[in-house]
Amino acid sequence: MSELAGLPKEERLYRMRHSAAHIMAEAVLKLFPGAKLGIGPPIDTGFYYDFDLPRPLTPDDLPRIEELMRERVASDVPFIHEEISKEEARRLFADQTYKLELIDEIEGDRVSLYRHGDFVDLCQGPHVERTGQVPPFKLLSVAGAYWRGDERRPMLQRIYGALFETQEELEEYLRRLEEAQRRDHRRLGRELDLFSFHEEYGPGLVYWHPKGARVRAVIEDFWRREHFRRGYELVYTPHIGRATLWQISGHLDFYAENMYSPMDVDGQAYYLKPMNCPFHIQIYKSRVRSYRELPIRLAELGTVYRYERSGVLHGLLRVRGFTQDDAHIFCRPDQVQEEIEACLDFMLLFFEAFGFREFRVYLSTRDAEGKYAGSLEDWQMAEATLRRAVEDRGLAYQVDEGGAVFYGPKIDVKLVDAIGREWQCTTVQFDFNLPERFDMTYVAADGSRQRPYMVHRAMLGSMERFLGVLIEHYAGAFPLWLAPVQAVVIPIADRHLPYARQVAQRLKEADLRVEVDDRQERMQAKIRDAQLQKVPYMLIVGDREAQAAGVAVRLRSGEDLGTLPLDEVVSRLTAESRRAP
RNA sequence: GCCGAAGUGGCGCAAUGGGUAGCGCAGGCGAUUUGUAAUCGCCCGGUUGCGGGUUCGAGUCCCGCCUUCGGCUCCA
Repeated sequence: MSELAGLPKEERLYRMRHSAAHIMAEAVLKLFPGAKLGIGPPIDTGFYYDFDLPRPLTPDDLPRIEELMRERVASDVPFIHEEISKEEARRLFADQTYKLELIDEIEGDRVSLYRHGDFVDLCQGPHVERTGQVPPFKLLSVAGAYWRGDERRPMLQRIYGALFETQEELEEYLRRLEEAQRRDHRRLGRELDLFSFHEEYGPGLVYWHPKGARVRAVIEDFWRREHFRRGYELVYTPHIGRATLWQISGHLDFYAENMYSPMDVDGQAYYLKPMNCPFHIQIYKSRVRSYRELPIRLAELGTVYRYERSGVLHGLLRVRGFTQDDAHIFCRPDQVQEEIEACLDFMLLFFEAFGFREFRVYLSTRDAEGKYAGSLEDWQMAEATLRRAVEDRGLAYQVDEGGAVFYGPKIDVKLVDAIGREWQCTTVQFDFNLPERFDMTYVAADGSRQRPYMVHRAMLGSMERFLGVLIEHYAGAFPLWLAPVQAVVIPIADRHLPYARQVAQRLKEADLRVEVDDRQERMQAKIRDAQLQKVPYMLIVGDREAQAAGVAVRLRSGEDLGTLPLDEVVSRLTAESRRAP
């Protein structure tokens, strides 16, 4: 009985993946004797290792590397742990420049090594006991990665591998990758006619088609209604503003690289807005504010433009022009806890409404090294406030030490997509900077001028990103309340067309989104197309239905409900399209 | 921005070692009037991302640029 079997699964996988990384490094060294090694850690689904190689790897190299790895696993040699002095280590890794750099950073004067066969790596471990304990794996891809994640350092070649304890789990994972491709919102966006990009006229700029716009409008209507219910006021602000505004806000100092070049208006420089905050502040400052009217919550579906580096654009999930579901809350210190908590509850309502179960909460705290606005007491208070709000809701969270922006700490919430990637959507941020910069005040009970607290928050993040994640989440099969076309009426022959239109009219009058498929096609073809369009309800009408004042109801799932009276169909769809509480 | 790969009609793909750019779907027209995932026929549609170069001849080779994809860094 090996020690390995007694460990928790997570720990076993950690060791297996880490060991596979070593075995891969050995194989690569065999194929490229001069290769320089970076680092090779385990990750959630397997492992990777970074290499500095004399030539770019091609996908054809992976099977050869895999082959060598399998031989090593079959040979079942032991992993041996050693500790040597740094001096010796420097000699051992004399031609491994990256390892030398790592050795220099290790504290103390001894370093840990792991050896298997003739291969030895600088490594803290732990590993499996023998190479034969490495379970099924598969090398997936080659990609570039900066040494130490620093874009000023050399670009290494990273090989990713998947590794699971059993062949079944590995295959399940590979299936999931395929499934993710099937759900890719870029593909579904085209197939379902939701949106498009026109790269020749500007990458990263979204064109919303009628169907995509319908889904978006449904979400926006829902969003507005819920905001009004929670004491937010809706505002609209300009898309451009004079340079002086961005100077005061600090954007020209801290955010210029994400802003587009200014345009000239009557000899003045105007910038396209990358954020809405300075505008909302102007609304706050448009008159003297009393402590009695706080909190003031100003919300806007605000369209912003940011320069994103070309390599980062990704469908709807990362674009250059997008609409944030933004709001700024200006409040007194004694109100801020309640406001933050309300934001979290609000967020949970949205996640519930859209069926998101999986998300991760991050609390980003002050970067003690860097510059920051506000006093240490302010920060401690703000961080405590955020922490308490998250904990009170029983949300599991991770602390991102030093992850805060210079103006304040924040809570970020990331939705997890179909292949486990995380997308930041919700954000709730304290701001100690802008109220100061814009000299915002309110008149307190004692007549003194006080500085309000400011909270930035977005619930969905941006309409673009949220829709992208949502499309993948539902694989394009939106629930009835969101579906761009909720029902399609399918006449069997031309003579049923008038009745089909009557049916559609009835549904329209009930505010349902319905279309009649009046093409000269066979019913089967119409059903197929409706299926591919993921329309929730197919209402088929022929002689029998016209006679009975009913419709034959087919669901997207393929289920046939038989012929139902039209009234019943209308009430059924109306009830179902009312969003779940 | 960086590393790698790729770019052929709206979409998905073909085009042996450079030798006249094809197919399916979609679209148009016509026939068919059909009972739960594709009716048949005909037709239209591309200066092969853009700009240079090599060659008698370039979708195929070379250079530059643009864009996309997979990552890295960054982010709503």
